[in-house]
Amino acid sequence: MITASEENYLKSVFKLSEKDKSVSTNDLAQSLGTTPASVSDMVKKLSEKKLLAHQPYKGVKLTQAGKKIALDIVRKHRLWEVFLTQTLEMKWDSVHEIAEQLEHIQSQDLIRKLDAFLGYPRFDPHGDPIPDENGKIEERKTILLGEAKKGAVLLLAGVLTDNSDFLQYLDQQQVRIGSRLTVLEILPFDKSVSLSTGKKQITFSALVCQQLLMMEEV
Amino acid sequence: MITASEENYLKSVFKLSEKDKSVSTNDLAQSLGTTPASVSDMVKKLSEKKLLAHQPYKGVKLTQAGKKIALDIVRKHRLWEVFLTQTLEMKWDSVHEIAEQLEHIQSQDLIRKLDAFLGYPRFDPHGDPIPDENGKIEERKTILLGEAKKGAVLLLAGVLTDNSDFLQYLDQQQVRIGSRLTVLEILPFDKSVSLSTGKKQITFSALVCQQLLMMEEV
DNA sequence: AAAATAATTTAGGTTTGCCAAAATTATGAT
DNA sequence: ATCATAATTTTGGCAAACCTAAATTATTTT
Ligand SMILES: [Mn+2]
Ligand SMILES: [Mn+2]
Ligand SMILES: [Mn+2]
Ligand SMILES: [Mn+2]
Repeated sequence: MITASEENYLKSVFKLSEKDKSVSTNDLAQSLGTTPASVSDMVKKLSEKKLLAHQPYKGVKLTQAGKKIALDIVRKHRLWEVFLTQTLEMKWDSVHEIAEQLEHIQSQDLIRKLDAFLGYPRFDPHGDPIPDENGKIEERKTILLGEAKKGAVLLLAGVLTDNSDFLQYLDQQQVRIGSRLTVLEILPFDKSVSLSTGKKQITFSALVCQQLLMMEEV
Repeated sequence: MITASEENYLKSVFKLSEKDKSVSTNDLAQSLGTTPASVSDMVKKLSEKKLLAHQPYKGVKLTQAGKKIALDIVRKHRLWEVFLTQTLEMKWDSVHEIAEQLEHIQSQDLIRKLDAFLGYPRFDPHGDPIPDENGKIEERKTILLGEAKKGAVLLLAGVLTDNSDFLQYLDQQQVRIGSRLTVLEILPFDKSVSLSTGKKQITFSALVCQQLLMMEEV
């Protein structure tokens, strides 16, 4: 038996994992909104369960078993987000919080049927890929808008944060997943970028550009 | 803040409440699959929160505030059951367990949108009425099949248990909510009832008949 | 009206997940 | 190499929700 809290820890380790590096106690505490002491407690438990590999004072990595569970939670989270936006027509800035609850509902059958009902979507409303039942994730070649060159024509493939204010702002600018953006100018002073959406012209700060994943037109 | 466990206690009190009678500690323990000692603990807490009115050694009743919460949980449970059967096409014998989890998801907006998406259903897949947002429940005149007279022609309006085996059995007999049943014979020996479904003839034991809510054709 | 039985509450204890403060280990600066 | 700082772990403790066993109160039987 695995608890909702344990699932959240595994999911956070997964999200903070880069390449083969281990995840630090402090980063985990930050990501989970808890304290380093609590993380040490839970890390001990999850290591005993062989879901995390822990090197004291050096951080943790997911084991195979731990990664499997993490991917399953991510899958459920993203499928529910698709359901909330597509089926119930909720806004993309309000679904994350609810999906944080729904991702812990336990029923294989339910998720399989939900997946089928939604038509086996491969990306969630924020452009994040949805792992399949075996934990396989579709890879795409993407760059940050902040790395694009002048004149580039790119599609918005994803956003790197679920922050509600940020998503509402994009909505307001009529920028959403799939939007075609043309880089008109990159200001040397602050690296802010002026763009054409086809309909109008907008400027994004460098900070915003670091959150936008872009891809080539297919 | 109210926990899932507290919600379950309030729901159980609601379900066990008859007329103006109070609900006993033992009955609650039975219904919740826990011990009388645990019930006493929780009853104390919920009384302090003014959600239950407790007379020591005499049982509990819901306060107005407690009833409001209980009805809200029941509403969510039944709406999710409709979603699972109608939208995801799950069987009516498998949705109860999952709805027990989904009923604790916290989001007014979600439930309102789910209700709208489902077309404001008034009954769940087992024929139980769905309270509206104000906790109002639609009343119907129903009788148990066990109380019907020979020759009566009645529609199945609901079932009194979510027991999976029982529901599967009804499915097998092609008896579901809305089925028209004609009482052919009531055996004096064991009060079992033979019926016509229109297509075929079946016999239900007295125990089964005590679980079937019937109503007059509209 | 006692005594026996049943229902309920209380006492004492466990597990899970959390925290603040103290102790330990690692890392960066001198 | 030593010292200072930062990161991590350990210690001791708390609250929620549960349990068993013991004590208390209510109800039924004699
Ligand atoms: Mn999300
Ligand atoms: Mn997402
Ligand atoms: Mn149910
Ligand atoms: Mn039901």
